Amino acid sequence: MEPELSAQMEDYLEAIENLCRDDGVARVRDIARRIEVSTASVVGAIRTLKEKGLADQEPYGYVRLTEAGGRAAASVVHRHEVLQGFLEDVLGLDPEAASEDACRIEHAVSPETLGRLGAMAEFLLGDAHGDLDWPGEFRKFFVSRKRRKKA
Amino acid sequence: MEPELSAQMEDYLEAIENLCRDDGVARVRDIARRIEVSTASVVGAIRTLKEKGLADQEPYGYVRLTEAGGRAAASVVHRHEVLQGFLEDVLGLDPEAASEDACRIEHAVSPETLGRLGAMAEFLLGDAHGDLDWPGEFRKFFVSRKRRKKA
DNA sequence: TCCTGAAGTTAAGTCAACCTAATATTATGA
DNA sequence: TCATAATATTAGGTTGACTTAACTTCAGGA
Repeated sequence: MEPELSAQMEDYLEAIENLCRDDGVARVRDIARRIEVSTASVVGAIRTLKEKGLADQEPYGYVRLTEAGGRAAASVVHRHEVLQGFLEDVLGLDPEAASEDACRIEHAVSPETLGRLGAMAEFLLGDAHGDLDWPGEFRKFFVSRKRRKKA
Repeated sequence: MEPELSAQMEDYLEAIENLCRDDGVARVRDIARRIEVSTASVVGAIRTLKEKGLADQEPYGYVRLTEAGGRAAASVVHRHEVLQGFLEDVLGLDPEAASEDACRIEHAVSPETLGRLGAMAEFLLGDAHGDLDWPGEFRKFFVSRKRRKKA
């Protein structure tokens, strides 16, 4: 059903989805800026997304996702959000770094692992575990561990 | 200093390193089997590793890593081990799945995130946190959460 | 010794993803 | 309205990673 997509195609889908959400529409130019490729590359990518039935575009017009494209994009965005949440809230990375890492890991992580990472965040940040202050405890541990390693 | 390596080149380094460790030597044929590519691909990859000063090989002979190649390989292996440990011992994935995920994520994870994942495993599996039985507690939570979601 | 099969190599081509430069279309403000 | 700037597209080329098929080299047994 859902076709296998390369990391690159997933990036294009994600960019289109996010632009549509933020700006209402997705222009070739803006997609290129987000992904940091040339507009020619975007045009090429859109052609293959069209062939796969994931995107639509009238000549010289805006890019839109099809039903299937929207579903695929939602999957990528979901992976990104779970990962970013985990990296930021559980591991304590700053948002910038968390987003960059999420951008790369989102193409590599399995559904199983993603699900467990999400569950772990829920567990540690919620109140299911008793009275453990996770972010605080871990931060303390992490800092003292660093000191320990340096020695 | 250390040159930027593609995920593929990292895979070749890792395979060579592991074969040397397990079998004492690394043959083209065995590298090909590990990575699941043709021997011709391995020959090509070794040529580029040689050009980068990471591998040595006399014609028709065994493949060995140079000093620099060994360092690069160690970095990959280290990433793999930390990730696999985390996925297996903290998230509770079975070893097979953990290894496969580690193989993909190892090329995407930042040093910062890797360090924190390692610290987290240490924290949760060690005895620094009080009396929380992590694997057990998380497993319970994960199972009941699944049931909750299904409903 | 030599011949034969396994292992390594080379040749030639495919494919995906990118690029630059040139061209086409659209949109805008004077 | 129409020149010009901005945007989209096409043409043509590069690179990395892979393939199959043909070839060399090597090592062991009859």
